[in-house]
Amino acid sequence: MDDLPPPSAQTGSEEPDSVVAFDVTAKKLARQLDFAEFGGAVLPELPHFQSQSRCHSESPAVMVVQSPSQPKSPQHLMVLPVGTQSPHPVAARKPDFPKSRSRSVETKDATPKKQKQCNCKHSRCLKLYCECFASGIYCDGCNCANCYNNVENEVSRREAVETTLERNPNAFRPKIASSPHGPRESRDEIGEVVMLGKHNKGCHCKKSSCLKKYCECFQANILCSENCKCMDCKNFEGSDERQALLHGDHVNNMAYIQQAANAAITGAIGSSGYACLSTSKKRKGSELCFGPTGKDAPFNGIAQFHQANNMLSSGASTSSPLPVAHVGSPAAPEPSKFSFRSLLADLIQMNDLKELCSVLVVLSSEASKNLAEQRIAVKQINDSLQISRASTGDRSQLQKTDAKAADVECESLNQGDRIVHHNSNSDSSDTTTARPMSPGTLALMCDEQDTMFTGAALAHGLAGHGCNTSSHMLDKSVSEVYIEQERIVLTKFRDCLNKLITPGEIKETNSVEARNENHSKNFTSNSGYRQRIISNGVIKNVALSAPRIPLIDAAAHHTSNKILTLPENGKE
DNA sequence: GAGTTTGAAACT
DNA sequence: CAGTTTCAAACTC
Repeated sequence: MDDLPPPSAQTGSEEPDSVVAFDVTAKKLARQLDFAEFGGAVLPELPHFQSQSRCHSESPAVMVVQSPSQPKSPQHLMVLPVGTQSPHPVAARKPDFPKSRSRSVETKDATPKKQKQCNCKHSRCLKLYCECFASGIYCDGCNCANCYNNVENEVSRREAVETTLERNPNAFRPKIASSPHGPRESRDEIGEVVMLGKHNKGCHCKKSSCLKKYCECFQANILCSENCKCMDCKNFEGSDERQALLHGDHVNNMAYIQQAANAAITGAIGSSGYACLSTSKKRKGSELCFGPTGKDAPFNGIAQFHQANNMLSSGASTSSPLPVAHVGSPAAPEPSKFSFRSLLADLIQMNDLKELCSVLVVLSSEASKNLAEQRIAVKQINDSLQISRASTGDRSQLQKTDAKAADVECESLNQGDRIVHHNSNSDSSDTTTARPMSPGTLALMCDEQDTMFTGAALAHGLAGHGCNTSSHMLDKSVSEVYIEQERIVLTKFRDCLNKLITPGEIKETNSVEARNENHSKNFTSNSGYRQRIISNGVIKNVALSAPRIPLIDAAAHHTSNKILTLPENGKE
């Protein structure tokens, strides 16, 4: 390499040690720019950017990097020495940092050690290709050739800045959007991969599956978002490949990382079935790709889901990554802090489920009991029928008695305050054979199955006494009891679900309101549901005191005889 | 360390 | 805006 000494970069300029502080979470994101001050050029305001004095006589050549152990602090700063008065001569530095991989500001551990050292040859370090230029710092100790990114070429540099800004006013803004409250700084915690940022422009990767540092998102340690137009993206939450990488990163095993990445890209592990051309078009907003838009349609759906979550998280940039941040949950299979949590999570209590199950079981047993009563009634009728036959042999009487038996069955079925649509007269032709129970019914009645089938067998036995018509009606009766049993149980269950919907919707509404209002304190919404938002902007508990609607009492009230003592309202 | 791959930036 | 070229970092051997 022709290491042409840049015109002035390394010799120095007397002038400024441009000390630029920038978010370390962008790490060495290639063109992550924080140009608070750039040679006096007028630059866009950069909310996260904290510029510091550019004239330090002592030029300590320091980099102040906030420790990852302080993830909460609002600013995660790295103060880079820029300029030529560094006490560390270039010649002394270079051996320490081989040009290609020492660039720096290493990414994975979030503990940048070096200033960036570009290797530009053809851009004069005046284009965004140059990391130094893009980062708003002078080249210092770089391996660049024909460098103009220094004080001595300030005029040229300023022109380049203006040209760049003219082309793209946001060129020097940070590429990674994140919460203004500063969750960025925690993004790089080892083992706690907090990805709250979102690439403003998104990446356009095609071949790297966004699992290599070619990808700006991956390099910045954030998930790809709806802004990205990447293909075959595997940088989404829940991606097996990404998890493998994170794990490898966790143990700091580069070989493992690369192996995992390569395996991921080649589809050797994990979601091979995911491989898909997932462009941002498929990601926009909530436009999830469930259709066969490409060979990877299934993946898209999954990715979209994860990315939607991520989008919501970062989109609510300020305070409420959604839905809930699970920090280091040991049970969580993924190191990511984000996991889906139902809005109903706080509404449904274990006791409710138990009680609901109890109600359903009781309803089922009730129906079973009614069946037994019907059997008794039918048996009595059959007995009288046998007597009648023996004495008269009158066919018409037999028919009448059968009809009467059927009526008794109907009446029996209609007992209680049930919702019964007894259409035995109209659809009797359809029920000449016992209707098989649905799988749901079978599942619900697993405990009662023996009893009921025994009863059914008994009924058959009774019918076997020689009265085909009676047997037929009895079968029909049993079948209809099952139908009714199923209907009751499912109706109650439906009622319970309906009761869940209302508080769930209210809760969702409140959650959205909370995000929009971006409150950092507790508040009470119009509907009286309170949300607790922790100080760093993450909603920890949502709608804690949403008045719970008893899930099962209404269902239980449907039964003629209330069986259970139901829970009180508002139990939390 | 040389060569290749990759994707952003720049250009048309 | 899409396609192409340039560029330098990332990666492979």
